[in-house]
Amino acid sequence: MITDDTMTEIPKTYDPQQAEHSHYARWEREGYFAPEINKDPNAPVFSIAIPPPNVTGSLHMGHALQHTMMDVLARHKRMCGYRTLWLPGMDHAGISTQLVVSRQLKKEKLSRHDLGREKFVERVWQWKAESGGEITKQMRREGASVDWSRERFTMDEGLSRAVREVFVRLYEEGHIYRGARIVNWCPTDQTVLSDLEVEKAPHKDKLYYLQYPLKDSARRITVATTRPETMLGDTAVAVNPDDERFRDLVGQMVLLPLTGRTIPVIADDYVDPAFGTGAVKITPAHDANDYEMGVRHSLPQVFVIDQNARMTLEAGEDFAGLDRFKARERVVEQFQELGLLEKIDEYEFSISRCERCRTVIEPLISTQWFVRMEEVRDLALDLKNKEGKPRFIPETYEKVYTNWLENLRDWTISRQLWWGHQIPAWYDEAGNVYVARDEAEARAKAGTDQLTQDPDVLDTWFSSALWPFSTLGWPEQTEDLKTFYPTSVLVTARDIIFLWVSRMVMMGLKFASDRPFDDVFVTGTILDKHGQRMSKTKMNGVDPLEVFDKYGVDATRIMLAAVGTTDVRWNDKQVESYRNFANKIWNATRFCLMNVEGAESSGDPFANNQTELPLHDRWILSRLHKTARDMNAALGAYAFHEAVQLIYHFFWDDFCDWYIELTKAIITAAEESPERSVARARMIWVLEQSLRLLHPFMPYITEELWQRLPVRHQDLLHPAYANAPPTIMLASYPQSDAGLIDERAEVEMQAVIDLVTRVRNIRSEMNIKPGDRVPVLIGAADDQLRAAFAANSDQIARLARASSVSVSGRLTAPRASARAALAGGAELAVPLEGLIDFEQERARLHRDRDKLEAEATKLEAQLANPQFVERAPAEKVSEARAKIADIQQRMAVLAETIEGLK
RNA sequence: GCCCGCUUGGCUCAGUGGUAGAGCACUCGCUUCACACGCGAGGGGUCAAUGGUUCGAAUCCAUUAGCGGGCACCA
Repeated sequence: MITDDTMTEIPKTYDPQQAEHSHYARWEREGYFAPEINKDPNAPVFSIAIPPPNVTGSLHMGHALQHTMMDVLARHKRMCGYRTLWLPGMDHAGISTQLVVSRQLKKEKLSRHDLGREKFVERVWQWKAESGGEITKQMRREGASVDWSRERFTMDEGLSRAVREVFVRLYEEGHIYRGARIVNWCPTDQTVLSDLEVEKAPHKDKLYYLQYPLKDSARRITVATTRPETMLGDTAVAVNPDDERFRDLVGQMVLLPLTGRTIPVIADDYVDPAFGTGAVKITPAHDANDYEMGVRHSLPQVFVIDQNARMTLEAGEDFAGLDRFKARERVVEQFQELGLLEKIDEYEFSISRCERCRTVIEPLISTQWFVRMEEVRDLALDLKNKEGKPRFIPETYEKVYTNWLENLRDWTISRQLWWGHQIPAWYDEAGNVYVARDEAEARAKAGTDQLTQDPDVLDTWFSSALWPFSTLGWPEQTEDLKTFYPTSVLVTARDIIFLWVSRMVMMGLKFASDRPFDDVFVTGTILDKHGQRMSKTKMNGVDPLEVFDKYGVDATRIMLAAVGTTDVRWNDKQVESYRNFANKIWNATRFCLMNVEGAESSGDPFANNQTELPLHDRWILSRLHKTARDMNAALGAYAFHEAVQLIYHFFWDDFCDWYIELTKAIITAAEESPERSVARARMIWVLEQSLRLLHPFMPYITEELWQRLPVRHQDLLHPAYANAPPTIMLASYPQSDAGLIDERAEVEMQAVIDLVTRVRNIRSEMNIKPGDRVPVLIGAADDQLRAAFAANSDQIARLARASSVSVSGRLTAPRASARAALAGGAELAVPLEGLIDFEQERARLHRDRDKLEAEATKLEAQLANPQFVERAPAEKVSEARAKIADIQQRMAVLAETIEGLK
């Protein structure tokens, strides 16, 4: 009974804020997110370690995207009865966070050195508390079903202990070493960087041709360089050994201008005779390649640039103290004055910049800590080659991953920062090094307490590499570690496959004795509307919180889930359409709740004798079970987009557009009756199942509505959660019952749907007023089809707005009718005395016939081809024959109809 | 330079060896007792180009073009 009261109770438009307000707090309070909620001792385990967001600020759309996918997986598995853990946490993000705080200090006209290490680190912890708080707030808003009781931070005591343990073991086994190597130095951040933290970008600049006079002749040898200032540190000129032009010069000495030094001409295969002048200046101290060559030829290293990117005293009095770019200008000037500048070309090459601050990297020789990767690399490669793990989705990343591993080089792990894990190495006064788990152990090893700890910290990715097991208590063999490691899947963006994914695999195999995860799901990227990556510097990012506010969390989530693995351009319209979907769900439920009286049922209202169920009930059951089957399969295969499409169309098209409309007449009957009650209960039952199917994607609205349904909530929980306070979160995820998939019901229902659609089409084309009712005549020779039409004639009348529906074996209709031929040889007529323009009607029928004929021609050609009949699968051939039979039947009906109109 | 991905209706994207799909946008009609964030009916694509494999290709292979990404020591 629809009363004004119920109408006003539920608003017409869904207000996401209202639903988002309270449920999360309750879920968290009741402990639904913790695996302990699962009381089944034999429950399978599902676990995910979150890629820990950096504590540098707030979450962006990429986080929202990843978190949505992880949450969909976690919620789905939880509803399937898995002991589910999604472990949250954050990353201290060494450089990035130190930069953020340094910038804050700068506004107060302070530097970190003004504060000193201890105070500065304290200040960063303060920032961590703020930023971390913001992030957890955002994740709660997202609806992320993470177990907050297990939240971790990479600089927690436990994780720090794991870091030291791994460092010490790697050192003791000889995988970690300290030494002077050429490294990437950022003069702004004052730290070394790994190759992966350096960004290479095309750069337009100049190529300078410098002439160096030979010592014992009047000849000059010309070298080309993009960095003239480094010539002050040259210690050789190299040519290719096979290069005829310079063969006689090899071994001779060159007078290095501006320095007064003499340097040799050497021969090395590395030199490409075809490039530049064929002669290369060699600066071992300031170029990675030259460094290698210097090692090969035992060349001296002359340091002319310091850690601030200024020229050193060794560069000579004219240059000492100059910035490297100023020095470049001056070197060029002086070469010009000396007549040794041959020419300057415009030139495009790639330049290395610090990923964080964009400063041009200065290659320097510096003493740092490194990890030899060979052993762990081989562990990872073996796992991939022998067991195919981890499996990448999409597959294309498999090759990227193995290729990178195969070409792996030593990992520079020390950083000249204050924020991070300080390297567990101590030096005595003589400079001897003691690597230990703590200072006490170091003292014991050194036999003295006069020790100084290495001031450097570890690369932030060192601790991230341990994340999947350090968060579970390693090196202790905790219950959590035994239960949840290896984790099930890693969901991540593609840009950290090397930085993070590969290193987790290597470290997991080495220290946790097993792979860290089975699957790696690599998400697509959200681009801006022009196809550009969203970035802070470009200011083109879309803030997830704003989208949440505007369209609701659920709409945003399901839109993001649908992204899957491909890059997509951001478009508000897409979220809007899912906002509309949320509203549709809201209103469908609203309708059910308006017609709830008598529907309070116990058990399955479809569970009578199934053969007695009306067609539309058998049909919706079949559709529901197919949808459940396909959704479970899609989610199991990480086919998020497919899962979203399935539930979207099931809910909107099948349930709302057809099922509710078909059952409406009974549902809204004024008189109470057993039929009305059971119909209501069935509608609510299908709705309830739909909400469960939707829940992983749209947790808030589904919980909000589910709680309002007149069902026995407790009974719907998965057995593993039988005694938990009811929530849709812990309800069983619908599983398909193959016995309820009813192909015949689907065929018959489709015939009814097609029939109704054709009548509506005729009404529309004939401009029949929506309020006008017209008679509908149906002819169907097929017994089953005829029975289906007859049994549903009331619904057909309602949906097609017919004044009457008559079904017979053979159609007899007035000449003045609009007609159509349907599948299965059925025909349809709408008598429209006075409204029919016979000419027009004939044209319409001819159009229909032409379409069929075109199709028939294709099929006939196919069947006329003996090779098709011989070679195509028998199934395809019989399919084609069945199709053509149907088309011919329909054409015959049409031909007769057209004949009748003459 | 090498490798990878993408190229499907106006837009954003699905899809698949057997007669092209969705959402948005568009056209027409609707205050039809859940929903105008809606309902009903429509229009619109030779699936980048060329060649090949196949009974059959938008779907597989090769080449080309455009776009995007990754890797690389060319001064």
